[in-house]
Amino acid sequence: MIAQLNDAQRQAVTFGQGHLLVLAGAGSGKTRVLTTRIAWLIHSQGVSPHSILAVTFTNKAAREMLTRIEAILPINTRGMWVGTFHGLCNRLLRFHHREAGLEQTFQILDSADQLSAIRRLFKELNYDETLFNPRELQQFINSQKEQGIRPDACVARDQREEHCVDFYARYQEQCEREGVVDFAELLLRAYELLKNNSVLRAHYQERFKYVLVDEFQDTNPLQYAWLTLIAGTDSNIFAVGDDDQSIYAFRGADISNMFRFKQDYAGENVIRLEQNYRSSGHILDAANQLIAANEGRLGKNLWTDSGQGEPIRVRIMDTDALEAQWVLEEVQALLAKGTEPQDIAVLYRSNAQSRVLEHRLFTAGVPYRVYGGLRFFERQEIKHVLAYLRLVHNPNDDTSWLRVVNFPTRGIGARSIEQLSELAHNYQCSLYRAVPFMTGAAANRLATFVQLLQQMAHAAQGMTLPELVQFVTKHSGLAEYYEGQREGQERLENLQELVNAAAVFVQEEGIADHAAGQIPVDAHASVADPMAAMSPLGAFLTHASLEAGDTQAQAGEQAIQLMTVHAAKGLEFDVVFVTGLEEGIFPHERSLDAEHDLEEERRLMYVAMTRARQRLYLTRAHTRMLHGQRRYYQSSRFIAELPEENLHWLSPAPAAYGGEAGQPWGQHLGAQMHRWQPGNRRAQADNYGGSIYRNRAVTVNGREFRIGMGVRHPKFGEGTVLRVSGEGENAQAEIQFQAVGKKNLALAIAKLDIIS
DNA sequence: GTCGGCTGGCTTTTT
DNA sequence: GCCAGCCGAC
Repeated sequence: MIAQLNDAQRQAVTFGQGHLLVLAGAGSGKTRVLTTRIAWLIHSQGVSPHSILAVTFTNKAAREMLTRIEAILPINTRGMWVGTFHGLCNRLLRFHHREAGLEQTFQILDSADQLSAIRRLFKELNYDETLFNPRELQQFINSQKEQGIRPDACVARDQREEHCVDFYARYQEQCEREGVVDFAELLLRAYELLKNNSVLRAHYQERFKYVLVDEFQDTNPLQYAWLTLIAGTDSNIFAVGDDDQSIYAFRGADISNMFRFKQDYAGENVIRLEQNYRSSGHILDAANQLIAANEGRLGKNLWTDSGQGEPIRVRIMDTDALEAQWVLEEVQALLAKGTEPQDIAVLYRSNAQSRVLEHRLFTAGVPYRVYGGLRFFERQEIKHVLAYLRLVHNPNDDTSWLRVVNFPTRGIGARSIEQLSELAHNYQCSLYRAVPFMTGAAANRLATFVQLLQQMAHAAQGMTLPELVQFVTKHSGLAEYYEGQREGQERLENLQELVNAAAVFVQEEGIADHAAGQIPVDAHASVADPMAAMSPLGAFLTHASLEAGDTQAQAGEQAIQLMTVHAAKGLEFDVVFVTGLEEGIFPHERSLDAEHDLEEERRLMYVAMTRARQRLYLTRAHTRMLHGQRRYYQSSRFIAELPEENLHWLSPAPAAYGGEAGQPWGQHLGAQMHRWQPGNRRAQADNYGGSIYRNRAVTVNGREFRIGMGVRHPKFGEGTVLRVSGEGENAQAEIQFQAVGKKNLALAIAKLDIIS
């Protein structure tokens, strides 16, 4: 089992008692170490699967872990708790719903559900739309919850935040009233459950002697607290992560958890997995050099014994369209030489960049697949059916009620809903329960809708889950509605797919025979699995909320892979193109102002580069269409940060760094400027003077120097302003010169010409 | 209640 | 350039 591991891997796998931090570099066999350790604990140390808790971030990672453990050890993994933070918290809360103050049937709101719940409350409370918007409030609420802060513990720094806190409190009341739980709430509730209930806490701390965490760098403060709580004082925490691949700070992930864990738990117990089994030497050397520019890393250097391989190919084109064209040609050449399309990935910083690429690939007839976008359970038609199913499960679910009460239309308009809401408000009840208080014509229509729901609920008692889904699809009128739509065919297919998904679900859960709406009779005997104590329908709805469906390729699909760098994390390809390497695109313009944001962008670049096994391409364009405007961009600093010896310049006349000095882009710029005037000049002025580089300029002798500006020095040649500081006589700038690298210059003295 | 036109806004998104 | 959300017209 451990014979094929390298020394560091073996050390990690066979680490004894205590806490351990494993710094697992990209491609260093992280998953293998995790799964082998679990197998080793059970097989060689006689540890019971029962005392193992393994946490991941994605369902996919959790599944993969289980599959791989089962491949090593022919044991039943049932007793183990392996899952996502959210999945495991859900399990805890279903088990102990009473202690957690929840109905056992509580529903989970995904992000979209949460937003619509917030919108609804927002309208009801008549919030000032010029001061707040629902999205901001959603962010506020989630970020509070991710820090473990309840409304009463919030500290508002100003009046505006006071309103946010107030809204948070009202939102929470609404959730309680409706028996729904959002993603962050799953974690916070589970955390509070353990924190406030010493008996339960003792039970789980006693049980889980081995706690293993994957992608530790992505944990948020609440997850950290949850882990420490469930581990208690006697358990062994095995945390695997890579601070250099932390790219989810914007979602609350806190990289400092790694430092904290080292301080609080691991101490000197840190193992680095630095041998890389994925990429060639040139790629790793360049990636190492790049990431070294970040400060406060835990420190790590990837190496390989499989040779230098090919240098990184760098190509600069005039426009984004030509960049796409060139990628296409390169892809075609690779395909002609026998590379499989699915082994080629084209990466970009933001989704908007995919359009041009898609256009070229599509026109040329090269099969491609774009990742991202809506997933199966997030599709409109699917959410509609799920809303009916949720109402069958719990008719007091107002979010679902509002979603489908008039879809397909059945003459229940905004006026009627308003009336109903008012009644519900007055009687402090759900919309469903408010129906009998209605009068007039709308009352009849609403009563008919209630009858429909009751008919469905009745059906649920006598049908299996797939049958029920089919029944609801038909009797809700959704099937007929989409049949009548011009673009409805695909949606109809998805509805059928939902029936299939239900069938697969009951198969896998071993509940095929139960009626969808009934709680199994032997439910209470089932201590191992709280989900088994739910009706098949309830379990399916939970499944639909926690697992939005795969965005990953089906195996065997023959297509070029297009995705954002974020989406590429954890994947690898023989050939990788990283496109759009421009200052303002990658690094993104919104990240230029703060050093910690820039460092995250650099980590993102690091992730992008380390996806490549054999060949890595970096491309950039001088100008790009963005937000409907043609804009001019400087080269990404990340290209400049790579060692020249690992690069192979494919653009005309490469020179020292930029590859552009020989055929200066100064001339290019002139040409482009000429071609796109005046719109282009205006766009540029907006770029540098406007929102992007705000507060990033100094004025010296009446001339303004801004970050991102192109300048020319009589001796050093052309360069780009990276940083500015000081005032007047003391003003300084750090400038990246193409020929001689970075220089700090006093702006009052240096003879600089501004060229762009 | 539905459709069409207008305006504004715009990174990334495991659960 | 594209999409979502809103508003006004039918």
